Amino acid sequence: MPELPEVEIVCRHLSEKLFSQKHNEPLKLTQIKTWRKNLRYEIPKREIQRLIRLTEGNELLEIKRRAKFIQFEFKNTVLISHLGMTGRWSFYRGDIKNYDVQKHDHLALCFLSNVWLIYNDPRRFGFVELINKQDLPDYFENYGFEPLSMRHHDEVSLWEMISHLNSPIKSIIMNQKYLVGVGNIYACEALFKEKIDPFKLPKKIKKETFFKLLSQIKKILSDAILAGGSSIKNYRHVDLSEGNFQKMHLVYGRENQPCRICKNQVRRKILAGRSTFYCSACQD
DNA sequence: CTACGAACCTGCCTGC
DNA sequence: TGCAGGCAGGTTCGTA
Repeated sequence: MPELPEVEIVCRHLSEKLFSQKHNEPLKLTQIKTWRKNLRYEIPKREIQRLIRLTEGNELLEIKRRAKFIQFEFKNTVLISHLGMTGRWSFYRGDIKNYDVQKHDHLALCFLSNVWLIYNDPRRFGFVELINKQDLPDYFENYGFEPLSMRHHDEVSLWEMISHLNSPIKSIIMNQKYLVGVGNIYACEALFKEKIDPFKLPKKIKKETFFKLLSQIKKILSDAILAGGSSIKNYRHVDLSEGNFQKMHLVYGRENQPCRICKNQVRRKILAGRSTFYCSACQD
């Protein structure tokens, strides 16, 4: 479900809601409620309870995104949340006893005395983990560049890393160890806009073309953030409203419909196990 | 290395 | 109406 723009929006909304209004007390994690033991992995309930019991160190300081992960930062600890395909966080204010539990609600975290963050995830591909802040670099050691903060020298190093690889360009830009945050939708869209065949190998791609593709990826991700992300099925904002970027998709989900540029039919082929939408006339 | 398929889950849509 | 099959914003594992 959520690629970089969707995760970024969730982080921003969570931050706005939790930090924008002035509280009279520090924003402390005070309770955890679980309706199910595990998501993709077991929910670290005891570790979270240990965090809650701290008199210091259980104050939420910041919410950040890295790759497709949400990081809830405490003094020495980071609660990591990955949304998988269908995960979502939403708010509930009040006594949890009065909360109308929804199907696939798995976990709730309480800040202060009545601000609850509810995690809902039908397919349970998402997960939460608790790690020491000092282990954060190790946790992300196999993750690549953040597209939105890449500088020119990063782009040059990325090209050096990937130009010799014998994998289709789409697999490469979706591979989190090289470039993070790009998933199936935005990979399809960016390759279409740059008129690059998703199956093309790097050795057939000019360096300048690759740099243009990176610029296009940055532009699409930024535009998608501005449009509130892509709501295909499950993705919702923290207030459960929908994004709008799906209306701007040029190829994704448009199999057999006319290409918006040349009117040929948009095709769908499987690449690395994922549906890949493209126009064989425009992209080569 | 790389490629591929399968696995992890649930729900929804299509076609017979 | 029912049921089988295919498909879905992701990641990880095993096998070739």
